Amino acid sequence: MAKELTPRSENYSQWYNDLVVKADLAEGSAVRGCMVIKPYGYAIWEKIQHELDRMFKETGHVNAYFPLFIPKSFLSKEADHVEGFAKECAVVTHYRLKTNPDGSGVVVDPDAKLEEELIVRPTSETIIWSTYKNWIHSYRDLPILCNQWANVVRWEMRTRLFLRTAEFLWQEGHTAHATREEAEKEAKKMLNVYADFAENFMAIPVIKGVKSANERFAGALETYCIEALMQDGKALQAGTSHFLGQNFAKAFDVTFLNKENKQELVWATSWGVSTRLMGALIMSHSDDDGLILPPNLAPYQVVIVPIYKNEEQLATIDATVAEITQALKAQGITFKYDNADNKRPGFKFADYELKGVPVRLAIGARDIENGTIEVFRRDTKEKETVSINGIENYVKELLADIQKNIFKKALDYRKSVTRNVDTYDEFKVEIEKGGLLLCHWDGTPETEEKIKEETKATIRCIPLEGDKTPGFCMVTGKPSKQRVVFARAY
RNA sequence: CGGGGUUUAGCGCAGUUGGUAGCGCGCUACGUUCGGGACGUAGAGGUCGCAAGUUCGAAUCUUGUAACCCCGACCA
Repeated sequence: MAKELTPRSENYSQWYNDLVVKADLAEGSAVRGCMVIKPYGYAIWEKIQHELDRMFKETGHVNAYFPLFIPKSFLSKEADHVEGFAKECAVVTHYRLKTNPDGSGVVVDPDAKLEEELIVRPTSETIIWSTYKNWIHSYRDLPILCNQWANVVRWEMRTRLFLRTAEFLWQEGHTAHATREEAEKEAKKMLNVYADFAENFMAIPVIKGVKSANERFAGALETYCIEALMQDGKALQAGTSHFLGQNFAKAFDVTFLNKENKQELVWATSWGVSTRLMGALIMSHSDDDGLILPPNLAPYQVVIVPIYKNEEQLATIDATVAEITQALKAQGITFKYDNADNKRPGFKFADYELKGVPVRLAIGARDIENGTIEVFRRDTKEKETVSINGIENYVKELLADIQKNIFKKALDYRKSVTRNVDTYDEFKVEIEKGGLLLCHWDGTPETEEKIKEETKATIRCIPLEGDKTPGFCMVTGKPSKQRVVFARAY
């Protein structure tokens, strides 16, 4: 019983921290605020990358890579953008170390000061738009639809594994368009890609929406987002897509000649998701026994555990398992056969539950005799014994069912904690209970700010879909076009 | 950057009135086990965060300092 987690009911954030570490996803590092993503955690991230990358390619995007370092002067070109990121930038000032005169270790060589200091990218709009300036001359050069997979650094005060780290991995798409309409369409298109991915691969229901001015990306005209709800009733922004207008084109003087031979400023978007998705994944589905992974993202969908008393029995089981794994493979099912003899079956059961493997097959001498195998599904913890014959089809259907079931469970939970609230008094009571509150708001930053100060709740988004009935702001009584989503957030 | 806490073996912790360090887990070897987190036996493993000071003697007392964690303000 060495690996028990703190129960969620006792301390949700402790449960999260325990789980990340004990399921071997990630751990802290020697560098404050930075994490080591361990092989099992990274395998999940790789699956996320793989699927998203495929979706980006399908929507016409290509990958490229831009530098980690950004000249300090670039960052200051777009006023809102600087404002948003200046407070959390790591800065490179020197390019050389030398042996400490007193002989102890190394020190920064004061003679190696950089002419212009370099910022470690907190995001890449500036370096990319300074580059696009050279790529774009004519409407024939547009659109540019680039994505990059990269790391970025934002010097955060308080960090948590995956949810907020000083360095994190992400993808950032940066596109350039000839018209406003096309850029807006692109931003919305990518929002839909993210929503599709979240729901169909991560099994996390999300609300598509628009950010209020307060929550908007620094430098954007409009920020679209997908908002997810965690099990503890707090919301988490899972992805964003920005319509940047011509702000960066202005800042970096990126123009093109249109068909009428006139100079025009280029229209831009950017969009990204990060390793924060790992946090969303963990907090959406898992339970007190460990991780629950959607089959579509599990590093291996099935684990097979042999139960044997001696070498002879193991040899027989190995032979049967070889047939089973071949059949699984033919169905495109990923698996791990754990016949390591230094752990007992009970330990393996608990360990793979902790790691969230969707399906476990256990097979022993008794099963061999009966032509059966024990099937365990992680999401409901149901166990049954079925015939080995046709097991690959059984497992395939089971995996599909698990994928569907955990999405439904998350959706049902969200529905159960989403409600309309019409008065501010009621709001103050309800927000303490967590969940999503749909309320009327007068659309002003002042009102949002007041609510945030008094209740710690923010507008997560103005939903794009759903009820659009107008009403009156719960705080000021002024007219409101539609209900917006309030919640406390990560 | 405020408020609180921690720092002793890989991890989690104990260490009394100051006397030179221990427990659990893990680890190594061998054996018995193996259908829900096995057990026995024998081992390995520590500049007690760092630096001064008090003392015959400091994990323990004093001062300074650093790192980390939690709670707030800021953020994906």
